[in-house]
Amino acid sequence: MKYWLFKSEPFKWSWEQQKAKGDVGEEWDGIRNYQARNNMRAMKIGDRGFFYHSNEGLDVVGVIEICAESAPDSTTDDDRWDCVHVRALCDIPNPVTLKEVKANPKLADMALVTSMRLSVQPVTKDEWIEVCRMGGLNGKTLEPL
DNA sequence: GCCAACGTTGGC
DNA sequence: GCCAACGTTGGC
Repeated sequence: MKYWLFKSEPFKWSWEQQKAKGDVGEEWDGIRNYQARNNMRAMKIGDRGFFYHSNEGLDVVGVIEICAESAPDSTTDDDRWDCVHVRALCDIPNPVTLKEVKANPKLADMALVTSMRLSVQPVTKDEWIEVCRMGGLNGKTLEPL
């Protein structure tokens, strides 16, 4: 299982909206960046991701799961762009802010810090465990629920 | 709302 | 294939 982080501006697509979709999940559309797309192409069903609120909030608020592998993005006819589907798994009890991530030496190499503008990014297992710990999940999202 | 960082586009 | 212009992201 691999780990990822998805950024979304809450006024465009919020964690509340994602949760409202339930287990059906939703297409992660609108990505027009090759690196972000390549990350999505590498995802497998069951991979986990953090849901991060950018622009407003600036915090990791939830955990999602990949529920459909990369397929053409329905919002464009341009066949360069495809995307996965994700569904909400659980809230992060204590949302982890960007500030806290930056202040934690263990997370100094996180793409959230080093590749500020990348909207879909990989997370290492160690980073995943650390952010879960900070968020009050104690690693319980590591394995299939 | 500003602007730095950075990705993309297109002329040459 | 270089690079200037332009557009977008996202923290502040």
